[in-house]
Amino acid sequence: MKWPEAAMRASNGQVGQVRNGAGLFERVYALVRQVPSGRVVTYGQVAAALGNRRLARQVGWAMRTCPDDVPWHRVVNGAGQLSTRAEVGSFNPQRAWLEEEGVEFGVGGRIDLRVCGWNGWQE
DNA sequence: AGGTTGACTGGGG
DNA sequence: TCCCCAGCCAACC
Repeated sequence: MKWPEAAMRASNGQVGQVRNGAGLFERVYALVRQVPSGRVVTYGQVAAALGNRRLARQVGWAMRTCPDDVPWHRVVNGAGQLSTRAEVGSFNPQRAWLEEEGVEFGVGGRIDLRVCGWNGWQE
């Protein structure tokens, strides 16, 4: 959709107690860009890193329209499953991409977060 | 200004 | 473990 218009607009809003002078979208992208290949994080983790756990849904909304240099495929839901709607027919590019990076999928298409989950923002 | 929508979560059954 | 449901909150009618 309208990137970067939407991001710009979001930049003057405020999120809970988070003052996003840098722009909510930009903050999300900057965070996601730090996730290393072969590892994944959850929407909730990103939201927590932003300072407000309840922004998980908005993180997902932000992922919908992100720059090409953002590894959006490394963001999954708390159950370790892909919640993307990016799949084309029965083929899910997000899964294929992750498998290329070495991420394993168990039965039901679940990723073991204890193995592939990343946690570099925990201060 | 008010209602609807989610690429979400955590808790309860 | 799985399913359902009530919160959530910015974006978008």
